[in-house]
Amino acid sequence: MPVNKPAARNGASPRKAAARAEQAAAEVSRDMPMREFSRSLPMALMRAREAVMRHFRASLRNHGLTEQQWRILRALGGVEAIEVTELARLAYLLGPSLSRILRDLEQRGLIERRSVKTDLRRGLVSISPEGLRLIEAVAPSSEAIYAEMTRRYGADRLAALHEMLSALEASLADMPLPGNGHIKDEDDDASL
Amino acid sequence: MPVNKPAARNGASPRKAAARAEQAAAEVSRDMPMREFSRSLPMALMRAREAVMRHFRASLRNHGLTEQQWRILRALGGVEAIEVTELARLAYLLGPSLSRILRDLEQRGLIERRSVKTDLRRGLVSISPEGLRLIEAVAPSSEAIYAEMTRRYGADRLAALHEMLSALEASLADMPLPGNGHIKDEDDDASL
DNA sequence: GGAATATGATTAACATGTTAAATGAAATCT
DNA sequence: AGATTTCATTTAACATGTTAATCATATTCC
Repeated sequence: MPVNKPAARNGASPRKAAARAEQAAAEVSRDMPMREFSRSLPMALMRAREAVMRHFRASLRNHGLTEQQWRILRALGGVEAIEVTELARLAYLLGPSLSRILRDLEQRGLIERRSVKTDLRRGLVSISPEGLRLIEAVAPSSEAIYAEMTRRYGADRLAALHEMLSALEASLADMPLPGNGHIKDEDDDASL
Repeated sequence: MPVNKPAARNGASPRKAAARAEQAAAEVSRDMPMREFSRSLPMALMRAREAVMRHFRASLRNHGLTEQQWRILRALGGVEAIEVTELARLAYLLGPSLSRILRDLEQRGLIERRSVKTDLRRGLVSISPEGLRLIEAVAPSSEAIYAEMTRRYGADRLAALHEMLSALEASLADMPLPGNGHIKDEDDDASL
């Protein structure tokens, strides 16, 4: 499969008409303006995650669950009841996604909802008996997959990976975000 | 495999107004049917990836690009032209997503398309001069972010992480997927 | 050569990610 | 108290992930 060839292509350009002339200002473009694509950290993390999730998806699908729905049920399985915001943090979901999924899970009878008496804004979510049974049905195969992965990769190596991922998170936690440099013609704030 | 029934309905439920903290604190109380939630490998990978991507998103957004669009442009920046299927593999996108994004990028004039003469089914994609200019505009800040991340996490540690992620992928590459066994849902548990 | 089949790409349909805005309720200020 | 502000959650709108179906072209088999 030769297609991926990030090497510089030399001057023998195949007669591209007016198009190629315009990149004359900065001709180094095609010669690796950035790091090699395969060394992108987000890519590496994504590929690793997909390599893992792939094995769980089939199992979850057989039980009518998506990955996110499973994350929610699993998180609910560990608590008596939990507020929506806390659940979003635990299951690592954004509010809007969580709202939609909770609506669906409630209609399916897998969770139950009420609201905090002292603050009607806050919603409390808990898992239903049906939801618990579903967890019990899914957990064994999920655990088996995990065990096989650990066996293949090595428990020590897996622990080390977890540590390095946590450390990465920690390293970037207080790194300043690119200060929202607005685009042009966006009158910033004449009145505030 | 007994897991957890709806037990221990926390008998001493106070109804005081200031009991907000106690409700939120009732998190890790049930006995878990599975591994601790925070030790989930997919979660750890997702969190790490998000910690990284967070910093790039703002920069890309300022240039009107999403993460996936940027992946495509970057991949195209390294080749003369590429078939759609190969591009999907490089940018790690599924066909349908790629189709939609290519349609959009073409309308924006950032890419160009034609088809293979000897096989009209195959589409060839290449970056346009405008696309190249956009890459040049985005690359510096992207590289700066990368450099700062490397400085914080450590270049050696980063290389080690890349290696471990690749090894994980390799370890799971030939692991058999859960062979689409049963889809039944009312036959294994009679407890309803 | 033409029907059957395979392949590359797209479209369809639905679930989620993502940001912005809206809604409803509590806290705060005057 | 009434207006304003803050907060928790949801809705809206659009982009993408994901699987299935479709479409057009290629290949194979008869």
